[in-house]
Amino acid sequence: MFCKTLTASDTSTHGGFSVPRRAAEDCFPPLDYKQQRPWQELSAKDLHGVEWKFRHIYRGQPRRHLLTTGWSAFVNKKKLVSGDAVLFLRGDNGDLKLGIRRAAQVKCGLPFSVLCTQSLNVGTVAAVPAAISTKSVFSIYYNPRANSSQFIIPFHKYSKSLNHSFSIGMRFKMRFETDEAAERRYMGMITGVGDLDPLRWPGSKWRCLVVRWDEDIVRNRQNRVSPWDIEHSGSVLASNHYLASGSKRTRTDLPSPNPSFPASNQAGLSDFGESLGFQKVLQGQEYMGFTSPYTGNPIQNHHQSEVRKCIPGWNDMGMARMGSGTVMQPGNSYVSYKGIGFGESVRFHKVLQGQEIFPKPSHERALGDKWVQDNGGFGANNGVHGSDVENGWPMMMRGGSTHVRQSGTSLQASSPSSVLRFQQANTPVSYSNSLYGTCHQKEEIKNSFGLCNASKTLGGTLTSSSPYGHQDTVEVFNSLYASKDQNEIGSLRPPVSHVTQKALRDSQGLPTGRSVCRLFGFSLEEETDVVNREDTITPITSSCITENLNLDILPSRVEQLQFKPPVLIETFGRSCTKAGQLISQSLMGMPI
Amino acid sequence: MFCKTLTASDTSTHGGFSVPRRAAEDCFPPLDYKQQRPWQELSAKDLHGVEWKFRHIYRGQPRRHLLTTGWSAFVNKKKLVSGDAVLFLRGDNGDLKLGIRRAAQVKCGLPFSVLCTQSLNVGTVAAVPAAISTKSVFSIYYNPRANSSQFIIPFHKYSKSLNHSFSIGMRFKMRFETDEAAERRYMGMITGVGDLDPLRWPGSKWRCLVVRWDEDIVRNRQNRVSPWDIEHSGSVLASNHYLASGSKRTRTDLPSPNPSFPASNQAGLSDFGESLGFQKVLQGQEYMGFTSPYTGNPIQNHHQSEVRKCIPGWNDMGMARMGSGTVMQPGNSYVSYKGIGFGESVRFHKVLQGQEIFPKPSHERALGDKWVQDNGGFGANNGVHGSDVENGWPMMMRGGSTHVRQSGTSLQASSPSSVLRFQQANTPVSYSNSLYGTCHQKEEIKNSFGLCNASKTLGGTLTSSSPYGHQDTVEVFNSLYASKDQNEIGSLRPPVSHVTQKALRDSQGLPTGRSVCRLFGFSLEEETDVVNREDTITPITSSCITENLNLDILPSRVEQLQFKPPVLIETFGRSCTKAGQLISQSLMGMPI
DNA sequence: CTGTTGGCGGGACGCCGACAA
DNA sequence: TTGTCGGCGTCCCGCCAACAG
Repeated sequence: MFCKTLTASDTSTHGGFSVPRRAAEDCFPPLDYKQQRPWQELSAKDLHGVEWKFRHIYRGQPRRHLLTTGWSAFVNKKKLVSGDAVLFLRGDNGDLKLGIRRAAQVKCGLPFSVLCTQSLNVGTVAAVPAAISTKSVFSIYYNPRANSSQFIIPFHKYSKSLNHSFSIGMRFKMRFETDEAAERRYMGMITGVGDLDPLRWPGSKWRCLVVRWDEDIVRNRQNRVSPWDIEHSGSVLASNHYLASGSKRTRTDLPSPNPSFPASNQAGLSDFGESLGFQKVLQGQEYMGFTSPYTGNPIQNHHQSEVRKCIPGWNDMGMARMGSGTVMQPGNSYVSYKGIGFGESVRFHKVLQGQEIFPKPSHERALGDKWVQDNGGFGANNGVHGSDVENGWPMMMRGGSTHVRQSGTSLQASSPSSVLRFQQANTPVSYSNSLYGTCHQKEEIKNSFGLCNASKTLGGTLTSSSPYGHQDTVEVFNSLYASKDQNEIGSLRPPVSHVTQKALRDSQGLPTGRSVCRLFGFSLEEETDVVNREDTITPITSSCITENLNLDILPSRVEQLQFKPPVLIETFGRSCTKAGQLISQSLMGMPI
Repeated sequence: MFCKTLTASDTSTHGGFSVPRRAAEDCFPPLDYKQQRPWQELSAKDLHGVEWKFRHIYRGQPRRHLLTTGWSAFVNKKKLVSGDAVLFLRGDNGDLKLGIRRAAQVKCGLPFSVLCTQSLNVGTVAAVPAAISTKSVFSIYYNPRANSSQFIIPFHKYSKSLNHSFSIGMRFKMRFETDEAAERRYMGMITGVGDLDPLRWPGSKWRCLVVRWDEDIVRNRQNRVSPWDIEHSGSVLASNHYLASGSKRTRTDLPSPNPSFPASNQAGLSDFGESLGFQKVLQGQEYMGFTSPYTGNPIQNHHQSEVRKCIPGWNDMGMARMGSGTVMQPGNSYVSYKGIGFGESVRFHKVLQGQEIFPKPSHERALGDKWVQDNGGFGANNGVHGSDVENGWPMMMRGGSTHVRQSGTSLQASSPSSVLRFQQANTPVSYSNSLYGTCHQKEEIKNSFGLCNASKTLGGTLTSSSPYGHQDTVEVFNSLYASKDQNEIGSLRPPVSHVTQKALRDSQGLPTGRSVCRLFGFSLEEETDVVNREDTITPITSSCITENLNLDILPSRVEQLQFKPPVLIETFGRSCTKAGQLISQSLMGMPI
């Protein structure tokens, strides 16, 4: 396999793709160099299974490998720009796979390398297992990013939105870019307020506002927006129904990223970024199907098994069961790291989404599953309800609509909520403004990361022991590449963890008993010569960050929590190694 | 103004647009014919306000008017094909407006003219006022169409979907076309079942299924589908949670339309099709904002006033107040017409949508408005609720989710429901398979069209007197052009009614007291020389089809109703006249 | 070894009048 | 009067080697 960051020439309309010599020789079928200008047709499939054909020619003076015909079509279709990267990967059976990775649109035009080369205080890493063992809080740095994910919301945007009420009839503005025009403000009116999916995420403010756009040109756009995405319109309608918030928001727009910056990946080959599993995670509310125990294809099965193995156990960890209304205070052992390296933790994003539905905790599962059997489905969400106050909507915001209290029922929710609490950073950094909080479901993500040990998991219930106790090293990668192209929603940086060959072998074929948190749930079975010997690699387990499955948090508490400036929560990563390539390759080789 | 159906040459990449001589002379600014090849730059705005520039040149031997530069860009952007039509319209102030109309994708490739030229039994028209006066049912033919609206669902599809249960985890297939591929089947899994918007349309099956697509390529597609859009997957998962329906549906796919057929509009100029107001209606569930009494622009204001004037009154019409559970039986005076002409009734579609929210009926408004004032909004939907059975969802289909009963509250809904009952046709026609029922909210639309008289409406409460009593003629147009281009969602055929100049004048400036149902709520004030004298035109009022605002229908009754094969409900129309042009022009001239 | 550049061939676009319906 | 066609100019895409870092 090889990965190359695209140059201006590679992406210009003027020519083709210059293939590094070694890459072509290693990865492409050999050419007949006796010919004057040897060439062949290459065919490679991307993660979607779409096949791309290229003319591979060896020519020029001096001779070099080029992809010509077919290349520009690929660039155009994928909307690649210089700084993006492509990865070619040849499977054992000789067929070629193809992936792309979008360039990071680094915040404020700061070169990514600048961020990465900041000093890493490795010593503080030790505080993480300490924090875990003492069930206290530790912090994770989250790399600043410009391309905001739909599911990661700048904290200041969110907290500002808390100060305003939104009512039907209210006019608003929102900035975005359409196919036809560059980014500008569009206006509209709020025509409804209510949960996007009250069944699965009751009380979520995520796209809770139903709107109508003034202009036809954006009518086919999503007609639901989130409160933090909009600004109040300056023109307040003369209406006695207007729920005035008093203050006219003047949105402080984030500085626009510098798109021309090629975020070259200094760290090596882990910059390959497409992962089906990962995107599933990121898609979160829109695409997640973890609600269901049914699976339709191998990938889903893997997901399912992964979730089942990893998640329920977390409930048995003491730190994950916080009492009703109890908010964990920051421990004295939290640490801050400055990240280097890339990648992103699948679990981390699961936490940040905060809205996905996991299987019911173990003590409720028997009943739940039986209910499902008896009733023909829908077990995953039965019993989801909340009081008027609980679900985070002030009464007046909900009208007489969705969240009617089910009277006479005790307060209990089987839909776990994840709340991450951002702590005040004691290590001020210059780019703290670029931090992102998260604002889903319960509008916060509250503390409580843990780590599930890939090799010490027992029978579907994880112990709370730290992987560090086994001399493993944990890597949590955190860089996210948002996709520029909706069709390329999968072009996201996968978590890159180093897994020994042994661990890989161990991770296979163990549906029960000693199970593992497999990376994305895929068995990492493809091993190549790239990985020479396992003892040359820092052994590490595939890591899962646990999430607090506290079911008893009162959502109403969200409004009561004092919002402090978010801490820079940062994971630390390693520079890319050969093992990183292994993971990437395994991901490429997975069944689609 | 002029309208021209595009020829193959007009839309080919080879050249420009040939402007009919008369059209250019009438509509475009004059050229300096003394020059060898006179030309000018034309600028026209479409309904979105987007400006299009064209080079207008007079050349060739013999001389002719052409649009060259800029034309192909327009064709490409609008995705026009031969058979589509463009309309140029010059306002009084001289500025040019521009509209397009998509060609009808006529069902089974049948030329539209064939459908249109079928004999029209004008005599049966008389039965309509008779039916109205006796408060009995009459029928409306609905023109067959291939491009199914999202909001008009083939009856057989809907009724089939009733025979199947849908549960979380169920696998399904669905046919559609993506940007990248022609129509084919995509597979997915149902991951949730619940109302799309429980606040405004509780119990609606419209897009009630939350799904996850197997393929990434369609992941960014709408993740909610309606039961009638999907087929069960052949591969039933081995799962004890599966709510087996037993039968494996084999969907009878509709014959594909013949896209090459240029549906030339024999009927003249009423084929202009873009109307903001109309599209608002058609957008229905997705874009309607009638919920709110607040308005943000003149158009919305017009809409609002129209609704307020027309709708509440209908509640006072005897036929509109059906008792709980009472279903009107077909009267003996229902009629069938075969339609000619084009256009579509705004009200008709409002009825078919069945899901929009109107202001509360008059007897509830005082309370409602006060509630709004006291509570800061959301008045339009307060009190919306229903029992578990009532809202149309079997208990098992809803899990413990949205529609929790508000215990101790009497059964009452301020969200009016519209139910249209299709009757058995006694006039079989060859293309009856192409009929469309409707499947929104209460899954039926039950009887009860009425007509509000544009000139005889009093004080916000319509009388039930028929306009025919005043020697007016009613036209209900019914042809719908679905848009091929999402950005052109507005490219829909507007209702075309003939309105006398007098009626137009009467319709203006009467906010209270003697009010009217204005066409779309727009005052049709633009009068041109095209309309010569009112007595040369068949006088007609702008017609509104009333809809049954029965508030007490038990939604559960939907399932109990026996479904009969739908009748061909057809409106009759007139071939296009100058008056039709007037309407079109008025629509073009309206503020955007 | 490979990124960039100029050369250049080919094809698509689109402006033109000829021609014919 | 106007729909279609062949002619042809222009532009851009993309294949090529030269050249330079």
